Amino acid sequence: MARDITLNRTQGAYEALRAELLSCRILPGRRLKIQELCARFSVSLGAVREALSRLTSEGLVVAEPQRGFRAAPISAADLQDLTMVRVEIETLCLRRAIDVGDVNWEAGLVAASHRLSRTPERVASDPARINEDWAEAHAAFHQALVDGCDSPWLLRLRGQLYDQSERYRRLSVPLARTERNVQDEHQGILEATLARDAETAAGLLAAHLQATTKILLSATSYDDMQGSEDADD
Amino acid sequence: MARDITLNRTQGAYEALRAELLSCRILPGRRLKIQELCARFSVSLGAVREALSRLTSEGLVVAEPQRGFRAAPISAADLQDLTMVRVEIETLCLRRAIDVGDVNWEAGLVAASHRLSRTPERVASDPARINEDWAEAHAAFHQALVDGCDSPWLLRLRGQLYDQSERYRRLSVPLARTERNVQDEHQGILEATLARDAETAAGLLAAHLQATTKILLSATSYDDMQGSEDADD
DNA sequence: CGTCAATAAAAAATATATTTTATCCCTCCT
DNA sequence: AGGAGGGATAAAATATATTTTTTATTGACG
Repeated sequence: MARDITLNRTQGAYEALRAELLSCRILPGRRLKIQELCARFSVSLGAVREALSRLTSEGLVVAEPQRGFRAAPISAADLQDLTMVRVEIETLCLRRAIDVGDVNWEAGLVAASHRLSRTPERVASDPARINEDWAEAHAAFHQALVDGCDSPWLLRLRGQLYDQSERYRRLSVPLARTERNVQDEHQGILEATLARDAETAAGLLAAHLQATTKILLSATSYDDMQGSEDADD
Repeated sequence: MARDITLNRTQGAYEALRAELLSCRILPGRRLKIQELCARFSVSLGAVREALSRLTSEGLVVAEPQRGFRAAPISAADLQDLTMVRVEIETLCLRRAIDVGDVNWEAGLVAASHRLSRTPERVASDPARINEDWAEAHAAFHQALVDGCDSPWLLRLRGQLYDQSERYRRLSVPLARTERNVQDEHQGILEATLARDAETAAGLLAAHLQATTKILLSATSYDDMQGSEDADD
């Protein structure tokens, strides 16, 4: 299994580009020159174009006809809107998971929670940057939380919104001094969920998402990176 | 304005293909041979591939690595799930529109309602098929209903879900004898909305969507078109 | 007579070449 | 001197050619 990471070039380019976008290694608003990307990933025009098209539909890239592509811009207003919708969708997923989730779901959840609690948020060598492993464990935990939900559509929408919010998190976390204990919040959500207390769990999850957004909003000004043409790596 | 319908070939191919998919002129589950599509729209491989990629992200097309693309399959289970999620999202949009919508929104809504009421659902010459103008007016009415909503993300999700449900409607409407008066249901939603009665409006909208789904489910068996390789036009 | 393998054909994936479009800069006219 | 128009350059959009992969068909062997 996992015989080959990249089944084909296009998929590889898509995933690589997507990862760079989500981790904000490519900054929001930045122009995406196709040939530059071809060189970076050593694939052909077609592959990059295809990847770009898919990412456009996902809202991670915006296309301007005859003008090329750019990384989707971000803004405080968008983050607020995004969070509001996320709260609605994520709590819907969670309530449903609590309603119909089985033991396998619970098992996966406690496993993801454990892994997250044992993964350091920042790595000692570079405290300014978020730890890539932590980001992954964090995503896995929130995914595990709703995995019991039996609605493919709900989960699909949740995924889209989570990915979008990931960009804001990556961009701002290095700046935001986290006084709160995120660990405790996750723990609280976990316990209420395992206790099948939908009201409490949904409330805690909503508060968790809103708290994160509030911190991100106060920590960062999104005006200075709106349409930056320059600022290469 | 509207100087040129197709700004570029790719966009043209995308829109044409999308329209065929939504109207079920291309049946769900059907394999999408790239060269066939190139010929039909008289564009190049790249353009079709790009269009296909975008549609994949939208959930209208599924991609099988090294095996090509096919129109996204449909099923009774998917329709039920889709409807459940739609009810949640559409009512959220509507409540918000009722909350913050201004006079322009109201004006657009009554205009769309009027247009819908004056457009025949089926055209006399071909009663078996749905009238294309009606489908458009119907989409416009439901869009106008939520246009007052100030959340771009909510509206975006709503759009995705509406398009998905459109496929089921198109496929089944020719079969389903509509005894109920859809007109009245639309009228009821309109009146409650203009009266800013969010509870009633949301309830009527939910009932409207669920009623439609119920009819579609009872009228059609989705088993016979799951993965049909054959059955050309 | 059935099954496995090999080969051929078809279609997808990829790369490259060509055309079109936009932007920037320079010149010319007001 | 400032603005408008035209030409050059760079990048995106499109078309075509090539390679790789998959599937179907045929033949041989068990």
